Amino acid sequence: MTSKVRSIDVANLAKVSRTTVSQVLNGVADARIGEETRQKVLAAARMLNYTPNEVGRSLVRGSTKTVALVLRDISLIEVDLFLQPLLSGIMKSARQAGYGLRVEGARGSLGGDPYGDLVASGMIDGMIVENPDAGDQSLARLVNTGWPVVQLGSQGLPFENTVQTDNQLAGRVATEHLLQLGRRRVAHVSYSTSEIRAVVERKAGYFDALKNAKIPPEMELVKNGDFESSSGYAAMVELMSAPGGPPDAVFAGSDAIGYGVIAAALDAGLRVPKDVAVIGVDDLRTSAYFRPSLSTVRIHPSLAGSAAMGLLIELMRGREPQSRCIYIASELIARGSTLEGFDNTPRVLSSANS
Amino acid sequence: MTSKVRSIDVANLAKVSRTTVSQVLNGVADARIGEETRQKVLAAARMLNYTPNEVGRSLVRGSTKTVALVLRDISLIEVDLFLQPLLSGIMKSARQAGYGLRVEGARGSLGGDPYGDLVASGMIDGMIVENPDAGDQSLARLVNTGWPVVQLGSQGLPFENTVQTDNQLAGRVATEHLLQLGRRRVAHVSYSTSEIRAVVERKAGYFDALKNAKIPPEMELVKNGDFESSSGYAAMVELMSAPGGPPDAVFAGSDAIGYGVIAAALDAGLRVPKDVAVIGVDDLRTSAYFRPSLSTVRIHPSLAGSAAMGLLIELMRGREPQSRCIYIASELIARGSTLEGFDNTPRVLSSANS
DNA sequence: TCAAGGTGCTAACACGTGTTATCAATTTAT
DNA sequence: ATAAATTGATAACACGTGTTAGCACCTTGA
Repeated sequence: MTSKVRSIDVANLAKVSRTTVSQVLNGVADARIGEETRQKVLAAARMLNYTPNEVGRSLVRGSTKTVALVLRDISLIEVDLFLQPLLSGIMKSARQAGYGLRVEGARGSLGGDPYGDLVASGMIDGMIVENPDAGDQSLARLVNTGWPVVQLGSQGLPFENTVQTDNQLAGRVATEHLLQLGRRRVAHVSYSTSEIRAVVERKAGYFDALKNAKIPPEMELVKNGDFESSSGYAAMVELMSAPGGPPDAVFAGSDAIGYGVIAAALDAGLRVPKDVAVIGVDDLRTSAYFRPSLSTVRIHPSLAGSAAMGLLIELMRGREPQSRCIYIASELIARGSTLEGFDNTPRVLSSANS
Repeated sequence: MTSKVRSIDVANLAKVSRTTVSQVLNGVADARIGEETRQKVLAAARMLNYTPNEVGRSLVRGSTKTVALVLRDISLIEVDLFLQPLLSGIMKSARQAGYGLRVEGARGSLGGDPYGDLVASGMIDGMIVENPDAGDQSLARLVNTGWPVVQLGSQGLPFENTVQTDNQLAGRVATEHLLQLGRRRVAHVSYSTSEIRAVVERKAGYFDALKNAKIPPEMELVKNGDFESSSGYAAMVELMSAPGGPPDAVFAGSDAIGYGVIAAALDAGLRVPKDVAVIGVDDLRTSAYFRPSLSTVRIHPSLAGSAAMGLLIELMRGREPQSRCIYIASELIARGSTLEGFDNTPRVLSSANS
């Protein structure tokens, strides 16, 4: 119980060789083993409560049955609300396929080649990289080797494997929704200033929509926030005293930004959506319970997670995947922050019991 | 670059033995090695871009420098909003101390002894268990062996190491806050029906407060929800048609529940906090941006995570920790959902730049 | 000159496992 | 009756690393 049980202990108890133990317990197909000794081994293993040491196993097999989720910046774990459903999707698929999960951070590694070192360490069989920095040389080198890597969000490399939503489309759809409501002064607040592709693409979609509607963009109506709602709040405060007057609608780059924008508008006495309509991107679980409930473009991060894991498994098995670039469809969820008189009542009321 | 580099390759290039390579690269203190050969080895290692294989290393060393975060139920990852800040705290402390992190699930393991098997597999040096099921035999056995385990939330075992908040106190403080506002019909909606200790303790604190105020508890005002806001919404709908009339205050067992409760109240035309005051527990990042902003008891899950990791590190090093039971102080955060005329404006406005 | 002690390095073992090549015993085919 | 084939089990190797014991050489002291 307390001391470690090794396969040699099982072998000794069953009075067979360690080889036999290994073959029985792993169910080796072409192993010639008598039924009698097979039962002896199984009995001994059960009696000693034997569980194989995965480290030894990994060493000889050259594979750890473990995958890494590499986060661009672990200090963002707390604030990036997109991560939790993502992790959920990855975990579910990974477990189902018998893979374990490590959480790693890309930045802050000592060496200059964090991705290469992670692979060389032999701890993982594959990795999922969340929102890679565009132009990351370490990652680019690794992707070129063909080693199993799936990126959440493109880096623009020729041989990359990605799972992504069409962020430009999402940005356009969100903005078009505001325009269809008759709004003409539509502002945008992004969720990051850094070079994250999703940020840039959503913004591009915003400009696309304006262009299609033949509305000249005003740079005073475009602000950059960060991962926290507070930045959305601050941006909205600035927008309300914009040169041409306050906007009549805001496309928030994320739901978290949307929360801040709405809060600022309400605090200033504006009515949402009557005076200002607001839409976000994400559809966090909490968004339906804001009042007004937050309109948004749902991007299914949980689904993206399981799709990424599915693709990665194909790659690790050495198969050519059906597609190296999976798009997750997004959908417009119109709620009270854009639709006047929206009925907030949840459609399905899970019954609570006393 | 593409093929694996082993320490023997470094040895060959530097024309020394593998032993020397190991000693140089690990900076063994009492190894007697000439400065000249030391430089040769370092140069060779750098030239080949050598990174030690952690699996081989782990095997011989008997330790993986990896810790597991064991989640009670991985299907709750998506809905339990407490997990993200917790993970953040754990990750930060773990990285700082040079430990990696695996995410595991307690349920759904094939064997009947998931915790024991995880240890026997040799993949981890210690584990943090989140909200263990009370009376889990597998975990109880492991804790008794003295193996490094830190629980987030007590299981009531004699030798357990825990990090927890005083949930009963939190429940009492929250309820007392409502009572001090003059409310007399105070309802409670818990965030789970299962036997999670935190749920039971917060509820006990609620009853404590009522008792101290000499208010007879009404069981019609006590509902059980789950991790999702929808259950809070449903519970509030029921409460509004309670026998003795709707409550004038609700103590929600979690912020997520609080969101649902407030939404239901507003949708029914009630004013918050004038007609119904609502307070939660957690202080999620989004809570300050609800309108009305959610009063709550902040329990610092991020801090709990890093404290748990700190304690675990002490245990793994074989030291006797200063305390085997760390309490994280909670604090009442009164906001607009309980205080009329509360100024919602965030105190620190992080400036957004265009 | 010879023992004693220090310096620089390495052969050999250990960690726990999966797998291949091989051997002995038994059965089948000729 | 003998060769050939099959069955049942294992010795030996491999995976990549850290560490101990020990060897050869050189310096020091008397």
